[in-house]
Amino acid sequence: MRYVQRAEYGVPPATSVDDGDPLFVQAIARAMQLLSAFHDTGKPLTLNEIASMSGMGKSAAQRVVHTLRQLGYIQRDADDRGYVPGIRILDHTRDYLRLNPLVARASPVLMELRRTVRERVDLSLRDGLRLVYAARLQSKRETFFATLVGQSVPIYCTSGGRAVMAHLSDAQVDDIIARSDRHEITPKTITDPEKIRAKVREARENGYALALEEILQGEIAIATALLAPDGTPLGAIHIAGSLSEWDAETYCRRFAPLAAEAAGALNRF
Amino acid sequence: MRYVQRAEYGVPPATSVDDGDPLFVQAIARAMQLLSAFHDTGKPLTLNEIASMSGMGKSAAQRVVHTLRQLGYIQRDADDRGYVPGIRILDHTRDYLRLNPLVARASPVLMELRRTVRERVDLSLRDGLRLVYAARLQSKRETFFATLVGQSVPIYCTSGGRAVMAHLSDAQVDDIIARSDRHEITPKTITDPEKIRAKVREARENGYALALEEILQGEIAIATALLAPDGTPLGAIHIAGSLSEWDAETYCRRFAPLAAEAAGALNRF
DNA sequence: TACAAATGTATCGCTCAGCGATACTTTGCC
DNA sequence: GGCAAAGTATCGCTGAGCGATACATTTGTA
Repeated sequence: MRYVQRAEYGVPPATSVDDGDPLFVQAIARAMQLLSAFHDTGKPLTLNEIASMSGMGKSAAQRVVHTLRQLGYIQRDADDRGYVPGIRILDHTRDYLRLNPLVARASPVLMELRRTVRERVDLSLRDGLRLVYAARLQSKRETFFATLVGQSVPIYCTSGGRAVMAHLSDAQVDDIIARSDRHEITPKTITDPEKIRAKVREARENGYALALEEILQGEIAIATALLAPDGTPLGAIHIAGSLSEWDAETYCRRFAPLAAEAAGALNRF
Repeated sequence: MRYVQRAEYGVPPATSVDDGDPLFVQAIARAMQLLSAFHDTGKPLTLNEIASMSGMGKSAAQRVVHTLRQLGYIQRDADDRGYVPGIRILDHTRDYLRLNPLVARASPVLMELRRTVRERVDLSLRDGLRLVYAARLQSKRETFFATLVGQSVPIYCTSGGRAVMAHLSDAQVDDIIARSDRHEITPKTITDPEKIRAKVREARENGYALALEEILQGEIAIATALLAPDGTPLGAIHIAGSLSEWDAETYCRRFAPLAAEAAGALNRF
């Protein structure tokens, strides 16, 4: 019940962390919980804000912040007005990316794909009900970049998500749909369970998934799933472009084979 | 004395964390210390390995691993042969990048710079004796990519490091030199204190710093510092290319003004 | 197929790490 | 100059988490 973690699109159920678990170290959960307070803010936080946002008393927040600061996981803001996450976090980012075999192997494949398609290419990894971006090779014209490592999107309404669901059982798909907090991110977002299932079936038939403006106005994206040796979908490769330059049919005809090829190169192993 | 953290190029002194500090929460330090065990490995770790590498007993490691797993900061390896960092780490990566004003503002500037120079462009941030990469826009031909967010290099022997040192006092520079673990990463790495000081003076005069093959054979890199409003250097912008295509003089003449311009755009604020 | 080595899992009583309440100091803003 | 809110410091009590140890399960090898 305590130590609920949230994020942009629903970080998974750290919720039901059983307090009766004798191996569970509460203090660690608090530290992570506290760091997660930054998920919901766009500006530095004061100690009291941190305390209330992470649901602990001022004393506890004080101790945890103090400790995390010593270790470099929290810093004072540039002009000393509040706390922000510390640079030491990036050390662990590196470890994660390095030690994830999919990410490690994906690099050259993504580069090659990016070179041929000349659109934005993403690699995302599944985590419960969402996909987390692990790499992004942006397209030339995109001015707003965002290496946004760590950004996440829901499974139920994205090309990558449907590519993943295409490799799950119907029961698992239904489960994802049921547990997802479905809402219209854009007017085009598909939230109706039956329509989602239809899109998944479509993805199964085609071998790739398509999403039109469901996350971002004007964006078209196709994706193919990345699979573990046993067939479990682990994530997806996305190719995202602009509807001002492409119509859906041309886009698919042109890029679907390339996406499939790239995913194939990563899957056989 | 306990809870020393290490990384590729010397993560700073979490070493001298005073155990007498009444606000210091040991359990949190252990968790971070344990996660840092992955800094020194290229493969998944077993519980015992984690225990010994992070200098704690098996029981402690068990509890901490258990807790971090519940929370998603550690996972089992894909084929269940050991532990690896968990995807939840990326949520905090995102927070760090988002809430760092320099990184947030840098995106369009770096993109623009990358577009004009067509070489690899990096943004690095200072952390003690090292620079940590926060963004990398790779050059076209680089096959081995590596969004390597979180990779770090020493200050004393890199273009970015010297750009940073150029904006520090002589005393501070000497301090960095003294505390750095200087060794020849390549045969060309400059490790002699006096020569390093000379390179820093050179950087002060030129307004940019240059490094030739000091980290990687065949690599040429120039960098300009990113400054806080009060003049403190916070990091650097790098432009890295290959000596098979450029000689140093041409490279500087061509790219130094562009690097300076980009840094200037970020510094005035 | 059986053995050995190593990995992950579970249990338990003791004790000091860390809890929360509270009070003090500093900073910034009318 | 005064008030509000931020950060810092102190302290005694107690149960969270400590480490030792024993059990179970997997893996590699003879």
